[in-house]
Amino acid sequence: MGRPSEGVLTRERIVETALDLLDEHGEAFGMRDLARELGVRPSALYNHVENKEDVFRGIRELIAGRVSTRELDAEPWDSALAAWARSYRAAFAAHPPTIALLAVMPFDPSSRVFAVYERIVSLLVAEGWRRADALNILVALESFILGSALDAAAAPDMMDARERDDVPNFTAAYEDRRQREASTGDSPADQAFAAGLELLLRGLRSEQRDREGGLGQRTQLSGRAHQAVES
Amino acid sequence: MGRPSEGVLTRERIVETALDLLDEHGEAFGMRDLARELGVRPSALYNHVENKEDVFRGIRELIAGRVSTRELDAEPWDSALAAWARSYRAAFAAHPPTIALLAVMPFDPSSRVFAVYERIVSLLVAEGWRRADALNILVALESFILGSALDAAAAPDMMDARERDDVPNFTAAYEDRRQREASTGDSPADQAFAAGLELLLRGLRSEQRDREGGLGQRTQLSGRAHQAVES
DNA sequence: GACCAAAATGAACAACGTTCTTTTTGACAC
DNA sequence: GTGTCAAAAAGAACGTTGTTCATTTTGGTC
Repeated sequence: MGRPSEGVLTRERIVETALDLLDEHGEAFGMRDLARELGVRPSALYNHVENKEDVFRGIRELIAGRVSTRELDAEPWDSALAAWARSYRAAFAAHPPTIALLAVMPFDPSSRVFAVYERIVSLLVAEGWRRADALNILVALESFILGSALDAAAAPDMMDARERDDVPNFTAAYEDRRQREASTGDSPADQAFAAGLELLLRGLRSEQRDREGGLGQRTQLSGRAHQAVES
Repeated sequence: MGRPSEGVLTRERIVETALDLLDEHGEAFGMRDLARELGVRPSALYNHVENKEDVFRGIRELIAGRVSTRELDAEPWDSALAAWARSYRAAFAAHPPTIALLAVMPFDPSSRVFAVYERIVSLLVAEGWRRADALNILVALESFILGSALDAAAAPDMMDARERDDVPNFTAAYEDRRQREASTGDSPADQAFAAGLELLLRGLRSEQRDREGGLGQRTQLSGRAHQAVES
């Protein structure tokens, strides 16, 4: 058939369609499905896209771009971090099948995520952390976020142990959590994420207090709880 | 050729060989490779294994079984949790390609992991947490651990932004971290995991203190914290 | 208007997971 | 021993997948 009157395909359109397919159909997509959805033969895709992996790269960039970043300028710093983390997780958890693939792919140096990294490292350094520690904290936060997104993508009954009678406390806790879900509407994965995020932020505040607390003072500034820490 | 004089294949041997292949060759294995490694034709595998997914299930169970669990009985509770978390991550991070796949698969109800879950939930409940919270904390810990294992499996230069000059703090932090690696021997992924784990445990201790602090007292009874349950 | 690159097609390839049939063997009943 | 049946291997084949290659048609440019 040859080249069409007007360009039908673009890398952008391919990537967006791939993400749509991923969302609707739930499972992994094939290049043939992708081509059919675009009204085109499979081989045509390779004029705009290097690989299937390249398509995934595009998808990751697309999703990463949806992580809202302006909350990072909010005050105070800990709730800014919390808002960013929630947005981050939501962006990935909205597309379950991708998480596992996206999490292990190296970033393109041109990626916008680096601007976010810069912002977070600066934020933590401004709050008193050393640069290397700030970066490690950032990575730890990301690990938790991606792990939580994986958890949200997993089968909901993954931890169901109803058939077993040798784990009573676990079974009871499982049931308690189900009840909490019924009353609050938060899925188990949501609850676990909220719990972990709170722990991490609490840990950060505690570290910061310890640093300040070297003076032995116990001030209460701007609604923040301070407390001396025992070893 | 027909049935051999003595049984050559077992599910166990298949799974172990698959894990070996995964470790050596690094990438995903094929059923044909697996068969060749066992000195057998591909179709023979299906007499002992249902699926390729079934092979992965077996692998996961194999790895999960290597998470050492006896540290959980150590004292005090927080370092017991830390030891378990480190062992957990090490077991998964030793087989990078599997993590993403294993993390999203539902567990077999007969899995031994439930015994560990039971132990951890009991531990946290004994330390004063409500059951549902204990389970959420457990899941949060696991999310962080798996996320960290993913990070450890990722390309080491995934966050390299050398080519960019618009993220100075990040680049400096990246360099600081590399220097720390050179002096301590801890890889960036190790550092981040240690940092996050410390934050989580610090958060837990802080929560526990807050709970006790409600009474204004600060007793330390046999290493265990007691508390009345709030609604 | 000639030329070249871009962009689509159609056919084909290799690899993969899997299934089906066939063949040989071992274990057990009589 | 002989017969019967299931287990376990081989071998061939199927459908699908990602990808490549030659071919054809179009758009833009000197």
